[in-house]
Amino acid sequence: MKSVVKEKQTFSKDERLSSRKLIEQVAKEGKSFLVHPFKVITLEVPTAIGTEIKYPAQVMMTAPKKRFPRAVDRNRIKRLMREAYRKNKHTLYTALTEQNKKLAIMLIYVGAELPEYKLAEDKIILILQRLSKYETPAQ
RNA sequence: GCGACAAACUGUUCUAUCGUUCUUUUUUGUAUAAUGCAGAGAAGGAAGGAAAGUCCGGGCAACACAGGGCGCCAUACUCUUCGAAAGCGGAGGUAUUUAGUAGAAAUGCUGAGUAACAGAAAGUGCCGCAGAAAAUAACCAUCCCGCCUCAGGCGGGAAAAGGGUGAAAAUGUGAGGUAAGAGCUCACAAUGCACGACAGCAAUGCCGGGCAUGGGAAAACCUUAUGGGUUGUAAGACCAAAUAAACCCCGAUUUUGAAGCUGCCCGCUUCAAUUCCGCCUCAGGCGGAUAUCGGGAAGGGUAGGUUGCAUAGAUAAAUGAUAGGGCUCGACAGAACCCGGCUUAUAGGUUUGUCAAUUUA
RNA sequence: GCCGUUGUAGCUCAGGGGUAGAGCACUUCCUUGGUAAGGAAGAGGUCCCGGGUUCAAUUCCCGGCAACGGCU
Repeated sequence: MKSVVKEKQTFSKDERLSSRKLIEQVAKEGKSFLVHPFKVITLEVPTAIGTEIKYPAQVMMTAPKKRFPRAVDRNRIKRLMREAYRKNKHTLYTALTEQNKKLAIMLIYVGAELPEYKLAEDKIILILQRLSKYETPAQ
C-alpha cells in the first residue's frame, strides 16, 4: 500500500483485472454507466478477496469483435484506452485510498469508428472523475 | 521514352521522453535445508509476406489395435542429382481453350492459359425438347416379289446410300460393285488397338506393314491399382485446491416396535419383545429381504499454477502515446505448439523476361 | 486455437442434371351495405460469388465470401 501513493505512470500486471472469477462476477453483478464511446462496469471488491490485491483498482479494456472484425483495429483501441488510463489513473487511486476501497473496472468501447487519442483521453479522464465522485456519498 | 502481362525481391524512416512483455544481471528488504517472494536499477530481444483461410503434408500427443475380408475416404501421363514427406516445386509429353500469324480450306507455327490426362470392348443405369429413330436404328423416299387393279392401293422382304431435327445420327472423298444399296471391295485420308524398327531414362514421338471403324458421359453408380486407425496443444502430463446420503456390482456384518430430545429428516437416549419370508428340520442351519460399512463403477464437485512452448512469445494474453524532423506521405493487415506447401487480400518501389507499338541513328 | 453446418421470391422452406416451385405476404378483379374470410387472375429470382466438367449446372467438382453451431 505504501508504493501506491506515488504518482507513477506504470501499468503493471497487478493493476489489470486478470482473475477469471472476478471478471465473471463483475460482468454479472456490476453497476454500469455510459460515457459516450465507452461503457463502464464497476464492482466494489469484497474485503476477503481485496486484501490480496495491492492496488486500489483493477481494470480491463475490451472492444467487441462484432463491431471490429479485424484484430488490428481491436488492438489499436485497447492500446489507446490503456495509454489514457495509465497517464491519468493517479487521481482515482488517491480518491480510493482515502475511502479505503477497492474497485474492479471493465471498460468496453461501444463506438462505431476508430477513436482519436485526444478524444479517448478526455473521455477517460471524465470517467475517472465520475468514479472518484460516485463512491464518495456511499462512505 | 511509354503501355500491358508474368516471375522474383522489397513492404516508411530517425531522435528524445514516459510506458508494456520476456531473458540475463546488479542491489535492498524478508523468509530459508536448497532457494523463493517483494521493491529499485542496468543491458539485450519483441509480429508478417501473407502472422489470414484452415485447404494439404509432416513432427508431437492421447486413445484404440491378433490376422483377414466388406464398407468408407483420398490419389490416378512420365521423370526427378528439389524435399523429411505430400494432392507441393521443377522439367518434359499429350489433349484442349484463347490471341496473333500463314493458308482457299483442312491445318500448321508462335505466345499465354487449363487439365480431377487409368478404364465406356466387365456390368447396371442415364441422354429433356426436337426428330422416323438417341443405341439390339426402317417414318418418308429407294429396290425386289405377290395380289387387287392399271391414277394408284394392300401385304411380304431387301437395304444405313438420300431427307428435315438435334449437342450428338454409325469415319470422309472418289471409283468399282449391285435389283437397289452398303468398308461389300479398292485407292487416298482420319481415328483407335496391339506388334516391329528408330529417338528418348520414361510418358511419348515418328516410320512400317496388320487388324478394327455401333455415340456421349466415370466431376452417374462402378471397375482396376496405390495409400489411409481415430482425435487433435481447449491433445496430453504434473502440482495445488475441492470431493453427495441416488442407481448398479463385489465383499463383510445383519432384528423389530414404542416413548423422549426436535418444526421435519438423520442421529442419540430409555423401555419392551428376540425376529420378516422360503427350505431343510424342530436345538439349530442355509438362502433371500432389510439396514450399515469398505471397495469398484457411475455421477457430482473443484476451475489456480507449472509443463507441453520455441534464441518474439504470453495465459484475460506484450509494440503504444507525446514532441520534433526526413521522404515517394505509407496498402493488405497482428503470432497463441512448431515446420514445409497451397489459396485468398495487398498502395508503392526495384530487377528480369515476353508482347505490342512509337521515335532516333 | 480446433472441428462442423447452411446460403433458392419480402419471410419460412421444397427441389439434387433438361424453361424455377409451395405456403404466408403484395397488386387487380369478383363476392359484401362495408370489412374479414372465400374465389379468379397477376407481379416478383444474379438460385451467395468466381472458375471447371457437361450438349446443357440451382443441382456435380474446386476455390472464395457470409451467416450460424460445437469443443474450454
